Amino acid sequence: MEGKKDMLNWEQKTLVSELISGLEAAKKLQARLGEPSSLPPSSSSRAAEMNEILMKQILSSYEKSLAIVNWSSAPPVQLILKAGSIAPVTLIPESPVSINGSPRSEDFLDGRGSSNTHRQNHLFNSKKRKMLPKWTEKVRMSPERGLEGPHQDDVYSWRKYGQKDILGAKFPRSYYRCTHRSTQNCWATKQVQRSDSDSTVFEVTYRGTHTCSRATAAAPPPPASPEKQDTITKPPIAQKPNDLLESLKTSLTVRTEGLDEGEDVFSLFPNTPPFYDYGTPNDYFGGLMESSPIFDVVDWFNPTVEINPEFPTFLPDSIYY
DNA sequence: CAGATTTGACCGGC
DNA sequence: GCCGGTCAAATCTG
Repeated sequence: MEGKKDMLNWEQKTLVSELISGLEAAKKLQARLGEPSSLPPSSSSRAAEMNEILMKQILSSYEKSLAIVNWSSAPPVQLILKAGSIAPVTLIPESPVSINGSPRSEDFLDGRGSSNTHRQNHLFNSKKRKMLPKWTEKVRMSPERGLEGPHQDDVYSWRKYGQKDILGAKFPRSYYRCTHRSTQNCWATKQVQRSDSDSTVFEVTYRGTHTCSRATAAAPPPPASPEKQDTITKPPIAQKPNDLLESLKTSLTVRTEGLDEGEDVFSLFPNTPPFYDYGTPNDYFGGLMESSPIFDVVDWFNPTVEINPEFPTFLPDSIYY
């Protein structure tokens, strides 16, 4: 009982902290956006970069908060993000924490003869894993604007650890986990499944939030996966819209300029980026597009866009119990 | 050579 | 027994 209380306190603390953080970042961003571009052209890109950082920070804070809310409260939360040019994306938190876990109950040594230590470790982690908050995001891709959704998480590096054909599904499901699982004990995982009804939609199910300090994850490594077209991924921050479009048409794989080709599939895996890390998306699209074709998030907070400039509403207003 | 992906096998839940 | 999720050896990539 006491424990629960402590937990709540911790959660509340974290929640408040995250919200405050997001709020402050938002204020700054709002101020920046509101400011007439008194900046010299030269610093405009830097300004854009800064905005990007702030934006990521905001999203991160809110996502964490959401995760916490979802995790600590049973009522399902449906977050629907709507943004002018962006297609609606749905966050569908699944089982908050109901499932008590033990994927692989008490097994000390499986058929594969792994070491005991590993097994026990695994056991522990498995249980823990099931306790992690879980939610699903539907990300739609449209040739016109590329990927649409809150995938600000290319910043994270994911490592694919499996792929399975799912009964009744046209496309296989891919399993990813944070690259820093072992080094930083980060248990964030995600599953990516292409919708069979609408192949432009990808259902990304996340479990657990990142606890790794992406500081080390830095480098925008195209964690992508040169796998088959199945394992979709969203273009990191792709390059030319044309290429993107092309890729989308073909197999939803996108190449990143800097990368030597290879099928750099994008990774649509948003999560909760502690902070910004990538380069400046805007640079990629230069004047080709007004805003990132894939990552319009910035617009979500841009007063000039159709959406409510007051991002806070982006949360409360869109959460339904 | 280190790190990532592929892929078949294994495991627990239903 | 089937199915989804995960593991880990083999393989690939830069």
